[in-house]
Amino acid sequence: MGFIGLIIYPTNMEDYKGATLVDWVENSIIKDIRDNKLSKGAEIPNELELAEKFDVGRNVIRESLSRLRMLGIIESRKRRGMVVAQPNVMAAFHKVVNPHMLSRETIIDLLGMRVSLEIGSAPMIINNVTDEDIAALKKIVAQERVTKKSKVDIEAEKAFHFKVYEISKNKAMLDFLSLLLPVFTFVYENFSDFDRFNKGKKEGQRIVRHKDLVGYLEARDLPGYQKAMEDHLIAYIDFINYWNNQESEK
Amino acid sequence: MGFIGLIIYPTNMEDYKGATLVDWVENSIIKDIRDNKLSKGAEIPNELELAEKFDVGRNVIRESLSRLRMLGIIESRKRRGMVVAQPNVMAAFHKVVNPHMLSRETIIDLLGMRVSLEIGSAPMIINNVTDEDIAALKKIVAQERVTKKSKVDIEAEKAFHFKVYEISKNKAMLDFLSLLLPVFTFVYENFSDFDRFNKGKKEGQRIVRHKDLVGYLEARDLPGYQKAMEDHLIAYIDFINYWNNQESEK
DNA sequence: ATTCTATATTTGTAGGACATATCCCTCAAA
DNA sequence: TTTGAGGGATATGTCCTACAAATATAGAAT
Repeated sequence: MGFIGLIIYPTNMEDYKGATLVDWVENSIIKDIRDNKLSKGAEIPNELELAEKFDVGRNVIRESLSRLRMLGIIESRKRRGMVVAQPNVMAAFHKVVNPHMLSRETIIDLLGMRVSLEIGSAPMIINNVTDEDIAALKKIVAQERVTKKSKVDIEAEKAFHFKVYEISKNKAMLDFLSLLLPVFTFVYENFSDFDRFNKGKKEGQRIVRHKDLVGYLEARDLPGYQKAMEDHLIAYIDFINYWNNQESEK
Repeated sequence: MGFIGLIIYPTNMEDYKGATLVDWVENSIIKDIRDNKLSKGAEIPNELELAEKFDVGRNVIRESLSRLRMLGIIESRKRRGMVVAQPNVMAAFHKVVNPHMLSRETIIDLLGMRVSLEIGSAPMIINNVTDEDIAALKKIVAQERVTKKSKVDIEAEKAFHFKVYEISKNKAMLDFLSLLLPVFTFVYENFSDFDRFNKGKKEGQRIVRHKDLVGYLEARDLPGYQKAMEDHLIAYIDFINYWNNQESEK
């Protein structure tokens, strides 16, 4: 008969005063799916039934469901009705990650996540890397255009790191980081205070290039690779730390 | 006069055959905001104008906008109209991260991201950590209930790592990881093949407890902390690598 | 100039109508 | 019995009209 467990009104509809009916219905359904531990394939009542249960117009129901459909939480087909689906967790990211729309703080947060993921995934990268991967990385490195100091070949940069993400075999991470690559280009081009971290080299700081990273990978040297990646990304780390120190002084 | 740059039909509406008008409109507006580099506060034409431009019913426009509203891409008020907003990048995550709904593969991917973030954020953690943070962590550690071997006090576990995330000062990461904590509980309780990585200790493998991590933090020992965190999370890393190796054999 | 009031505008909600796709059943033909 | 054609039923997709609710703006009153 195709029933979701029970569609229950939120315990406290008060929480939704000020908000719209659509918000209320949306959250109620999400909560219901969660509470009833519904998984892929579970059927959801049709729009008219829901409209009756929530005592709202079909419009409101449709808007709510439209949101869930976008997130991949449900799927719907004519006549067949609606069922719970298996969402791509990163899908919504693609829509909101737009550097012009995000705050500077958020962009720096994303930068921090990128750096962390790249450094922290080293144990998985070393576990997974194959000789073919090494060869592919070497090829990318060989094709890097030689440019001025402190200016990188952005396309090659993206290609290299994208390949590294692939080696992790972590699709969610690959998705997340690939999506973020344009954000880093944005930082390069728009954050004027990033420049000095990018150009200025600290005393005693080694410069780690992609070529060097490949070397550590080839040797399956986990601590070496990890430290090298840290040094490779040192400009970002310094920038983030500088920002944090500045913020905490306020 | 409050106009979005230009609402342009997608170059190839063909891409949307099979999809609904709502999908088409939604993506067109997102694309438009991107292409015109609109940022917070930019005004968007009202629903009737959009309906006319896209030559669709107001319903379709409303469903599309409802989706953007949910993501925080736009905000709307009666009479005032709609404006571009500054979304919380992680907002949509809260809705889709539900272990019962996600595939096993995705959950393991998220596990991998968590591990990576925790290890990779060490440089920022060490930079930010204060004596007060250390004290707070010590307090959490002191309150950990003593339980059987290989059984952890999940609440204390969450409290400890949540505090660590806070030290990173990375709100997006804090949001992301906090949201993921219930997923790890789910892995504990539902992934039977995780158990043996959790219980079994490899030869020569040291056991790193929260207490030990705090020690490295207190000493501001970056390599020490990073390596200790890696060892602390070794069960997850082994589990992920085991899974990856198994998958690649197929 | 300030305050108050009315009006206009825009989003939020309701409900009816029809289009469209597709499952399902029936019935005829092989 | 099996297969296939056809039609009815059902649920989503789209359009439309009407009205409620909120609020910015203009105009009137002080």
